[in-house]
Amino acid sequence: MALTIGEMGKATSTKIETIRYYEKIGLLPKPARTSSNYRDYGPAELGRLSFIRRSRDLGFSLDQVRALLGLSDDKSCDCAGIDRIANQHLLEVDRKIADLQALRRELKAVIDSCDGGTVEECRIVEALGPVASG
Amino acid sequence: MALTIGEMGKATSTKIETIRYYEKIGLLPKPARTSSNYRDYGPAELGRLSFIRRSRDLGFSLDQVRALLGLSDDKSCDCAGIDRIANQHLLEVDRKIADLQALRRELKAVIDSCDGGTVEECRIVEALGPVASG
DNA sequence: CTTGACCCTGTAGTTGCTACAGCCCCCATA
DNA sequence: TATGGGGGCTGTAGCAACTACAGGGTCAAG
Repeated sequence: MALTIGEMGKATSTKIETIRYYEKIGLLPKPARTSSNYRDYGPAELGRLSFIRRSRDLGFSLDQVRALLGLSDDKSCDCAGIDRIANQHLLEVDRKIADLQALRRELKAVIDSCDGGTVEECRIVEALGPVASG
Repeated sequence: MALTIGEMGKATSTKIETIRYYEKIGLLPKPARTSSNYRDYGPAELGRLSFIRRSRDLGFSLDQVRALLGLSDDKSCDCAGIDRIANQHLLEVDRKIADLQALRRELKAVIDSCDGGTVEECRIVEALGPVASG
């Protein structure tokens, strides 16, 4: 059961260039090649790529993915390390949400302050540029 | 009242390199120079930089900032264009928050499924890599 | 035998900065 | 006058995580 890079891409909704990029940075191993130098993947590589993509979809950075892959390779270790990375990432996500919500409130206030009219009177512009010419 | 680039940076909490970068990409005009070729800023530039930084803090992209600056230069135009950009950005922020909240839910479910034990049995690993060696 | 879809390598672009390297300049102090 | 520290200058390279070419080779169908 061999897969071309295009089939790997379709199976995981990944662009070909991205797969080659993962190979280049060492997230995916260098695969076997056909006689015409095409990449030749097996199910293990497909699994690994699925893992990477799913992790990326959940917002893990490539460095975190690398760590997860390293930890998940060692089946007999306990999974505290994996848990730690995942929970740390959850905290980051929470922080990001909170930051965006704060930003949203501020942005909304700026927008709501504007009643229309000319740019001269626009409160948005005023709110953005605190220092007038003077 | 002339300012050096360092004073501009302090006044707006902006690194010197960032100010030069804004100049390079045309967000800030090329300033006057002193006899020893130092950048020589006035209050108008300080205002413009403040505007840029405040907009960036509110999450506008540099392209959006560029558009806002263009619109706000024309004081007699009505401010509908500015309103449009700001509201469009608000929508983007809302979308980002919703995306992150969905991601958070999924991540939490993955984490909660894990009871500890070895990596072999770890549900997080299982949830991340749907395709086993088959 | 040609057409079109696929694959190859390598490089440059994206966004918004940040970090040098290697230089110049200015002011104060010894 | 030397010299030391803190600015400033240009230009280039790096970060994340891809994406988009350019300029080729390969393969299956008609």
